[in-house]
Formats: sequence, C-alpha cells, structure tokens
Amino acid sequence: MARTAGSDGEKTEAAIRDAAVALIARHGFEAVTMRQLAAEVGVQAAALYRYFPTKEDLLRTLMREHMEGLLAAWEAARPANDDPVARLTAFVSNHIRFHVERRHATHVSNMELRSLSRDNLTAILKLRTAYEKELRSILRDGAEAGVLEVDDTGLTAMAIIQMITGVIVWFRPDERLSVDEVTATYLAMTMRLTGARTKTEERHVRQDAELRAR
Amino acid sequence: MARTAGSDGEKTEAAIRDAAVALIARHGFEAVTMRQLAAEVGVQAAALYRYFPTKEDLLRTLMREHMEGLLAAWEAARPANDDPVARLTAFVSNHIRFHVERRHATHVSNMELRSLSRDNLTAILKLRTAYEKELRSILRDGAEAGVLEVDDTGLTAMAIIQMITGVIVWFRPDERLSVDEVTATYLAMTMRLTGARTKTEERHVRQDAELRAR
DNA sequence: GAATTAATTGAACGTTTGTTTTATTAATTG
DNA sequence: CAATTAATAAAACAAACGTTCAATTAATTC
Repeated sequence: MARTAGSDGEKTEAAIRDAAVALIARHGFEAVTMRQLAAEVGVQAAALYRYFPTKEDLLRTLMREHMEGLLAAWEAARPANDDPVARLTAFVSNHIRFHVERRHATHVSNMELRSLSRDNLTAILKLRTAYEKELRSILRDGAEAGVLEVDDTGLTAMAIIQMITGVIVWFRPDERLSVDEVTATYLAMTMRLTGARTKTEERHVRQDAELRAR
Repeated sequence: MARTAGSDGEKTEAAIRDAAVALIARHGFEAVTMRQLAAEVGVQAAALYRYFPTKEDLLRTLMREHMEGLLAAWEAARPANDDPVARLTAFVSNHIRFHVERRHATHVSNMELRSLSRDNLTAILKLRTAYEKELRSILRDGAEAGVLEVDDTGLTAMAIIQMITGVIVWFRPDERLSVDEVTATYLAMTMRLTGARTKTEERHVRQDAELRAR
C-alpha cells in the first residue's frame, strides 16, 4: 500500500493537529504515542513524520500557535480608549472567551511546558510573559489613576490570570451556564477583587463626601 | 550483590516517596521511569517493587496521602466559632501555608490525575470534592448572614481555590516575599472578591445610613 | 499519456519501558 | 551461633517506544 485515494497534505496536517491537541490534553504529552495519534488520524505512524520532524516539534508548534493566537486575539480586542477599567473588562472577557473556545489547547499550553527542551521553553515563556505584562500594565495604570485598589501589581496579575484561566477546569459548554453568564460573574469578581470604581460608584463616593462635609 | 550494609526498609520507602514527588513534579508521571527513580534513591529498580506493587500504585499513594493531609490540616485549623469571615480567613491561610510547604506534592496532585485508572481517580476526586465543599459552605453561610456578597457559590469557590492554589506556580520561598506576606495579600484579595464585611466596616455602613437618615 | 511529484504504507531499527525471577547478603531472632 | 527474615542486586522478559527507510500508489504536470 502507499498513497491513498483522496489523500491531501493540508487536510492531513490539520487532522494531526486537532487529534494531537485532544489526545495530549486528555492523556498528557508523554503518555500519547505516535502510533496512537496516527490511529486517531487514520494513518500510519510514519506518515506523521512528513509533517513534523519529531514528537517534540509537534508539541512546540501547537503551543506556539496557541500563544500567538492569544496575543493576536488580545490585540484585536484591546479597546482604543485608555480607561483602565474598560481595558480590564476587555482583558478578562477576551481571556475567558478565547480559553473556553480552546479548552484542549489551553490545557496543553499550561500543562506540557516541562516536555519542551530549554530553547523551545524559553521561546514559549517569552510569549507568555508578554501577555501577562499587558495585564500588569492595566493594573498599574488603574492604581495610579485611583480607579483600582491594587496592593501588589505582579501578585494581583497572577491571581487574576489563575482565577480566569481556571474556568476551563470545570466549565463545560453545554451545562447550566453560558459563556456570557460565566464571563459576567468572573468580571464582577475581578472588579471587586481590584476594588474597581465604575463611574457611577465614583459619583456616589463624591456625593457621600459632600453629604458628610455639610 | 544483595542486601546492602545499613539498609532499612522504612528509610528506603520514605526516600522513594520523596524522590518520586520531586521527580514527578518536575518531569511528569509518565516521563519518570522506575530506573530513574531508583537511581535517585540510590538503589536498583527492582527494589522499588518491595514497597509499591506498580508504578501507578506509587502515584495513587502519593496523591491520597496529600489529599488526606490537606483535609486533616483543615480540620485542625478550622476555627471553633462560626463567623463566616473568620472561617474564610482560616481556610485561605491554611490552604496557602499547606500548599506552599508542599509545592511538589501539590503539583503532582493537580497535574497527574489523568494518569490514574478510573477507580483510583474516583477515590481521589471524592476527597477533593469534600474539601471544596468546605469552602462552598463557608460562602453560603456568609451570603445568608449578609456578611459576604457572593453571586454564585460554586463558581466563587472554584475561583478562590484556583486563585490561592496558583500561588505555588510562581512562589519561591527565598524571594522578596515571605509566606505570611503572600498570605496577607491573598487574604485581602479574597475578602474584596467576596465583598466581606469586617465588623469595623459594618459599623461604618450603619453610621452612614444613620447620617443619611437625618 | 509519459514523467514527475505528493502522500502514504509496511517493515524494520535499536532503545527503553514496567515488571518478574532468582540468587545473595545483612540483620534479627531463638 | 544457627536459623530465619528483611532488603537488595543482577539478569532477564516481552512489549512498546520514537524514528527511519524503501517501496508503492494517487495526483499533477508537461
């Protein structure tokens, strides 16, 4: 046997990626074998090596594209105005939507860093750090402008990212809550966590001060 | 060669557990081989089978003891009084301290669930659910008593647990912050996140209401 | 329609895996 | 001090691993 009828390189490569993400998310990178992956795609193991030179290269590709996709999604979602609360809202909303839509890929990116060689790891961590820096700068700006209460910018950024990424651990798209409902609840928690002042609240605070001043 | 001078079953078993936790935390369960683990202990691979019948049994033991330890630590730390805010404070403090002191074991318990067979997985998840239930009941009691603002008890519990467990991802004991400082910051974030009313704040709220009533 | 290129199979490679078996020595018991 | 038990080493097992290679067929090009 050899080339099969209707075979198409692009389709096969896409099928390999999809199957790899699903399998690695469920069983872990080390536990997934090339033969198992090939069987899922409906192909022999040797065929995988036409698209990815090694097993680790496959993992690296999946992770890099996930991280680049996350950064691109944020660039597209980042609001033009520079109100820190609006930017924080956009950040949390984008993060939750992106990750819920890519539960498996997110699991891979979060759990399999240790399976990368040093060079590949460094490259992925660079992307991750760039992303986290976006949130830190929002929190810093908000604290300086007095619309956010943040004790420690770096620590709060980590806490928020861990909280909102954690959605994928329990969220299942066909259960009682929609993505929008979950996002709304997490947004409310984020705003309370950062002591965010909405414009309405700011007005109330001003009125209270005036009331007391009399 | 055979039994070595000074060999002691109890010490060897403890050494195996310690080495296993450290190796699995770093490389992942599937990536760690029995020979690698044995070499770390200073013994031949066959010797491991005197203490653990299979590789998975070793993992199950590590996980179960970690989860049982966590539940035991919480029972010991749980305050006698039933003030929800005090209980929430104790829960967060205990959780952070326990996990920071057992970073490697926590990583194993959080990351390697997928390497367990169905029965072993069920048993571990039972313990985990029991622990999470403790936090949910604190949040529910607090909301009913009006000292906490919680939209969705289950969702908030998951958010808090993910946030405070995330400490181990970045925390290193010899850096700029001590465990107590980190705990204080996370406690403050938890209290804001849940809209916790301290007794002092409750008094202020009452005073404001009286002021407005005039 | 012949020549070329793309896509895949099937078999094989040397390693490494978790685990078992048997022999051997150290420590303990009577 | 002999007998027994505890703790380990050394060697071997079949199975599975990531990867390579040559052969083969489908699709495309000229």
